[in-house]
Amino acid sequence: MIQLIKGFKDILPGEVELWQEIEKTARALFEDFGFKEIRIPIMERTELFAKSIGEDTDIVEKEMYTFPDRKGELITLRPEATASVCRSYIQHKLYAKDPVRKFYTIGPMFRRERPQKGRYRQFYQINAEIIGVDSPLADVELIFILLTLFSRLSVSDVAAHINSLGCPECRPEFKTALSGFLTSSSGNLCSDCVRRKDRNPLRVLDCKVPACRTAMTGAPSILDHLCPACNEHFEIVKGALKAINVPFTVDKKLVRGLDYYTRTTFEIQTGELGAQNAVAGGGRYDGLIKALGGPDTPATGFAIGFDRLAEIADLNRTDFAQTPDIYIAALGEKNRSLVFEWKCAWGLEGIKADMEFGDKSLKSQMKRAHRLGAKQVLIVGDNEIKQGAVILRDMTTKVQMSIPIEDVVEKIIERS
RNA sequence: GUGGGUGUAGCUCAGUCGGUAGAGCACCAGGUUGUGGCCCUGGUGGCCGCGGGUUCAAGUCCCGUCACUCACCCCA
Repeated sequence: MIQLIKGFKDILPGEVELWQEIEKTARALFEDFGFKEIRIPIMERTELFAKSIGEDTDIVEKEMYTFPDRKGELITLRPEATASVCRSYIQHKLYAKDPVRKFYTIGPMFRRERPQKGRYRQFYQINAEIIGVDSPLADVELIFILLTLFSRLSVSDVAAHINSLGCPECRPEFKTALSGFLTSSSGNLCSDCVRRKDRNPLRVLDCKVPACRTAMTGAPSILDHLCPACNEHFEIVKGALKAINVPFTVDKKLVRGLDYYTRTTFEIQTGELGAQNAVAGGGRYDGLIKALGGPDTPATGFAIGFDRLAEIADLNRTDFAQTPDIYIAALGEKNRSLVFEWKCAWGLEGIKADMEFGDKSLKSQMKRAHRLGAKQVLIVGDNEIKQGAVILRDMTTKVQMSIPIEDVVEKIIERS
């Protein structure tokens, strides 16, 4: 038997209805807030991700599906969406007509990690980006949209965590201070953090090893090292969140694993996913578009883990299953051909009709009608045809009535 | 890449001391010549993850391997 690839999965009928519901809700919300859909390719040149996400990140170093195409050019299955959206913005000079753009995109991403709960090698993200706005209110709008979406999907166990990472002005100074602190306390750090403290000291901040957490108490806080401009930005974010009644927690240890983030970062965390508690995350990336060769353009955005969201939304799911409006039970080959014509006609009218293609007893057809949840059943046998009529049975009330054949199509359409 | 747990019917799982492979649910059929849910009866469905070893005999014991899963790591 051929099995699917490790870390990949099928989304089967029964689960897919929930995915459709989430997608529908998200699209409606984005459109209400002025976001336009953008569809970007699944593959890009490898250098796009190396430049944007950062050569030294885990994603680029060891998680990307990268391979040479038939002419030897290195291409990569996208591990995230923001890089492509920026590339597209630059390539098509979307800033020319209107420098301010709001985009959303939904689709699969690929990272070759060890699979576990809420983490797959092909996973889906819902992304939103606001490009061309440096106002903190853009960051706030994104967080507001996120929480609104979760609320509309009846996901309750979520909390917003925010932080600021500073900018090229103030972050280097903080890194120096942090490195100094780490050097003095490196004896108590785990082996990973000892390695990280030179290459990417910010990452030590969110290490989960208990020894590291205690060692890091008293570590310098990025929030104490923000330059005046970054500090003002962060203050406005907090103030605006309060003004629109969005509860949040400032988490000075919240760090992002992608190099392009600046200033505001945020994460929506849940207690229902075990170790993978981030159901959405994002932040500002003011330097990225310039770094990719575009004009100096501020931007901010987020990504929602669709699979993770589906998992926690599933806890509160209502029944999305579709049931047929009518099930047609035909007896005999001739009658089956006749009702097949009716079924096709009703399908065009938007009436969900179902029937058996094979030769089945009436009893077994009634059982199937019941299993499918059909609201009514049309019984068409030789006895009925002889009398020029068919039987319509209401499955809830068990009441049956006779309908003249020439009125059937019209009758069903008007009843449904 | 590193650990732990689990692999037996479509699903959830039993399987004793090593002795012919089981249940519930689901599915199909019959009980009712042409009427669903409940009930009764019967039926379909298994390389017991895979490979090797011990043994008269292995689902069971031993070794290896693979898969799934949770966690580390990382992230959405």
